[in-house]
Amino acid sequence: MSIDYLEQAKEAIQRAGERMTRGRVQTLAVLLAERKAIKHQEIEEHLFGKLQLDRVTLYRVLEWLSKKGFAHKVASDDRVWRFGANDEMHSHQHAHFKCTSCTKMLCLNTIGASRDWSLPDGYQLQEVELTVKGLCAECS
Amino acid sequence: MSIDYLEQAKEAIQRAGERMTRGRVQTLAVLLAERKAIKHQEIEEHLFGKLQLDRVTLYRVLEWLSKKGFAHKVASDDRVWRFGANDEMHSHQHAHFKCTSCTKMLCLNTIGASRDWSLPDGYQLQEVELTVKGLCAECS
DNA sequence: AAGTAAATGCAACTTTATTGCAATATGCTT
DNA sequence: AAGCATATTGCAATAAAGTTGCATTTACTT
Repeated sequence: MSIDYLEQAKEAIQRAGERMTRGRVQTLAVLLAERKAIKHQEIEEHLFGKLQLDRVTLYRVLEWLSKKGFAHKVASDDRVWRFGANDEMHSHQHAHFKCTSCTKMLCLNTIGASRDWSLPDGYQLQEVELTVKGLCAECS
Repeated sequence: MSIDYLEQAKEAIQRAGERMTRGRVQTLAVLLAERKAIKHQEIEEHLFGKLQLDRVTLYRVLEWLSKKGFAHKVASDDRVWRFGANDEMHSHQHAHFKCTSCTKMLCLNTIGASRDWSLPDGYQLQEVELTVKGLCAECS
């Protein structure tokens, strides 16, 4: 992982005026370095060697990162949370691609403009979560 | 629950030439009676009194129902599976509404025609899963 | 440098779902 | 209607992912 991501992570947290800890910076850097949403276990592996971070702490860091908008949580078919760094495009229109063969996930930033989802009367739309499933280039 | 759903469930399973058991029929009937995708726990409650079905068996029945196409599984934010009966409209374009307040889910059958999701080169689309989040009529 | 509130580590726990295996029920054949 | 082969069920144990409580440590403020 390039040093750039660490810098980028530090800057983002600092700019937001939030408390900066090793765990948060390193974790966010890992997410920034990935182009896809990855799960707790994978993050843990990426972190391994760089710093020893408790499992529970990592859960809490990830929770915090999503609450603060630095990252986002994706629910998936295997009932495992995945997390991805938020860039500018990636705020409220989540679109993800999930490979049904290798389970790799990546963020699609090309989701089209919002549209009329024709909800029943009295229903209010807050957010649209969209997962496109299929085979990635390696698996197809 | 009206008797119609039981009949409907029986017919569906029989027509498919699949083995018919109390558990499958009653479970499918519960799903048919609901207009929304519900979780294991809720199904168990609906079933309670009608027949005693082991927790594990219910898991297996639900798995079976989705494998055979009588129902479908939805992964959700709370890492709990939800299941909904499949009607004709509900085959490969899953759209669900999830209330962020009461967590109720319902199936939206009004999802528009498929469109160009502009996947990266070499990627193959298989299925689109779309969850619209917001507030339901009762909660808004 | 000291103080304070927030973050961390550790252990125990919860919840949801899965596996193995013996017992039972289903649909088929006769 | 009885018997048979096989699929399904129930029970107990186990797995996996995530959460909670609490004492300890760390980051930021002054």
